[in-house]
Amino acid sequence: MTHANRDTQRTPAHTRSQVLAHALNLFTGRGYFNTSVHDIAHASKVSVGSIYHHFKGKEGVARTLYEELLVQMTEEITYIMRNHATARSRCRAITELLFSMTIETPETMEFMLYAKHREFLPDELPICSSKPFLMMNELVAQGMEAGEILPMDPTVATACLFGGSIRLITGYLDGVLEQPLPEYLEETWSCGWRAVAVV
Amino acid sequence: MTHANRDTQRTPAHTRSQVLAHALNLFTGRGYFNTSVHDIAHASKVSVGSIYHHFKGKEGVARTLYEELLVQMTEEITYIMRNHATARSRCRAITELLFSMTIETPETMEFMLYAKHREFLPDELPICSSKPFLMMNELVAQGMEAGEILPMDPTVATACLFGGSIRLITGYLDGVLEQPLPEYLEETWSCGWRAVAVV
DNA sequence: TTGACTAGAACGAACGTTCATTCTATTCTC
DNA sequence: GAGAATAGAATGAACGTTCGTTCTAGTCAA
Repeated sequence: MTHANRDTQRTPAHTRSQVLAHALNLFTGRGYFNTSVHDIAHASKVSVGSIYHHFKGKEGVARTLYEELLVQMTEEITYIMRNHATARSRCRAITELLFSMTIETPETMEFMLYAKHREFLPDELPICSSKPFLMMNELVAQGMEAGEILPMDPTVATACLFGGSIRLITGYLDGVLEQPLPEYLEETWSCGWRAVAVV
Repeated sequence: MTHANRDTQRTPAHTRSQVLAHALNLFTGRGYFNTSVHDIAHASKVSVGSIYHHFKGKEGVARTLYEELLVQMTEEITYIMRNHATARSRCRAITELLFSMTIETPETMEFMLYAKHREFLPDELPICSSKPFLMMNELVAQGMEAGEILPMDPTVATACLFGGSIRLITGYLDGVLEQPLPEYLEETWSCGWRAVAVV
């Protein structure tokens, strides 16, 4: 009888999204290796068999999460690139994006910035070779050609421009910041930009 | 008869150091959860039982590694604090230390900067609350009082000052840098210091 | 009726840990 | 100084558990 599930959605799309949401929660909360497929099934109120039907297994769930996340991030950055003209304005917008994503979807941010993907997704490239990170590099290189950013190795410029923000964000995710994260935005941005800007 | 081990040392100290060295190698190479106690035993040519005798188990090996590493790092920074007077000189020396440690003992650096300790050492504080990191914070705060560093939140200053270096180091450990790491030192330092220095 | 989907019991391999035993070097006794 | 006694160290087979995965039976919509 269908009684037990009368009021819970059982569409494939709903199943997929439930699994992904709870897997993200568990992966970031306890870590990938401290989370079993049975844990995910239990948390998302979905059977183990369903998880294997939709994703090919535990690694498939993680891979799907990772890919969706990179796509989302790429879209956000693409949007910023279209709506801002100067390197300064673009970098500022990206910094704001990183901070606000951290507040709104900390688990997503943690999974992207902080997880060691290569331990459980062996074929994956390191995150800094991924599309959104390459776009940030590219944007900095363009800013350099345009004379907005000091001439130097673009890798160094990108690292220094966003390195402070990323450290503050990981500090926030670790729960070691004294103030709410947004209060650090202005100073962090000033420092990052001052590090590389042509005066 | 002692024949089989005639030419291999079997002192407790030797056993301990063998286990620690090979465990560090395996933990950083494949990750903590992809390394079994039997792997460590096999790699260090020591029995599983010995590992349990000296460390209380797999987690004990990791904890010992982590603690020894923080002690070493604390000593290095203490030494720098004693031998340099200004914040600028001290921060420069720490940046050089981070770079040279990365070249000389990349596994140590990876285990310190890059591993997710809290996944396998549940009681441990996040690395940024550890002694050496707190010392760096303190040093920056002093530099601010002395007027060498722009007045701002010390957490932000520390993050921006060293954030670029740390990102380059993790890039190196991921194998994504085009140039040898030392070639990035000067530019990275310049950016970091420019981000926070009083002009 | 078919085919996509769900369910959860069952499976086998791998893991961390334990333990009874053996080895080795030092200390004690005479 | 020879031999017994002791304690720390080392061994690896065995154990119980957990995990990722598979499998078979069943459900539901079109």
